Amino acid sequence: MQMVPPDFDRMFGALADHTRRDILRRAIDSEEGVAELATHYPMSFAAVQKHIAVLERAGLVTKHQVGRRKVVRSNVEGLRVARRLLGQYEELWRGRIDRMTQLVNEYTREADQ
Amino acid sequence: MQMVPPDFDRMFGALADHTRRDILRRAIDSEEGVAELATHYPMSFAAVQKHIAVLERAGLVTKHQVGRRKVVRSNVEGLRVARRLLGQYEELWRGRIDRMTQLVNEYTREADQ
DNA sequence: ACTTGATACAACCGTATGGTTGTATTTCGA
DNA sequence: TCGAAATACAACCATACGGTTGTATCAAGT
Repeated sequence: MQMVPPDFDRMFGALADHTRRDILRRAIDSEEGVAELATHYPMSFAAVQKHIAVLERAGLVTKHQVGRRKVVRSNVEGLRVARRLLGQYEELWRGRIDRMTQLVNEYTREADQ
Repeated sequence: MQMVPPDFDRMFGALADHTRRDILRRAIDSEEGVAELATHYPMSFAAVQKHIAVLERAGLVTKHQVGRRKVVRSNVEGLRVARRLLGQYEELWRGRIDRMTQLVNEYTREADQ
């Protein structure tokens, strides 16, 4: 299994569409084929097919042959990678707050003396 | 302060660009004006301006007049909202795993009797 | 008041994106 | 083996996106 580096442009790009997020949600808690998924949306089969392809390229879902159809499964690891990046940004923020707090503390201690 | 419902299309769309993620990162741990930010990227001032506008519409940064320029500040709450959604998807996944595990348990218990 | 620095915004251009329809290709069931 | 179901893919269209240049606004400093 080849571990490609996460492509955040594709990941967030894939998540930036309501239909695709809904497909992802469905893929998370059930196993439907492309045609079944397509029935849920007011657009052509081919359009849904393309959305699934986008999610697949982003590493958020995979397709598996089951009988005569292909079942779409979510790839949680992809979600984790994306969430982790956002977490890092928030961590960066915390770090900055800490630095500021420390500066203020040093300053007030100096003023105390 | 008016609390608008989060627009995930815009949020993830804003995050789906390397330059914008970098601007966000910079906005998180320093305070730079639009012009200063623009110096870091191999593109025109106007292009960077547009990227910042996208981040702003997505609720990920805000602009504040400071002296004669406008400083770009990150809005961590926006990041949190986005990360939380991803967390909910992962939670959904855990829920499904739990249901499957329980099914298996009930099945094997039945077989035990 | 005038100049200058910093930002905003409009118009334009090429390419990507989200949708469509139509035509293969594959695989199961009779 | 043949028909039909499920999927894939190409061609096309309208609109959005990321970039450009040019012009306008707006606040500071002299």
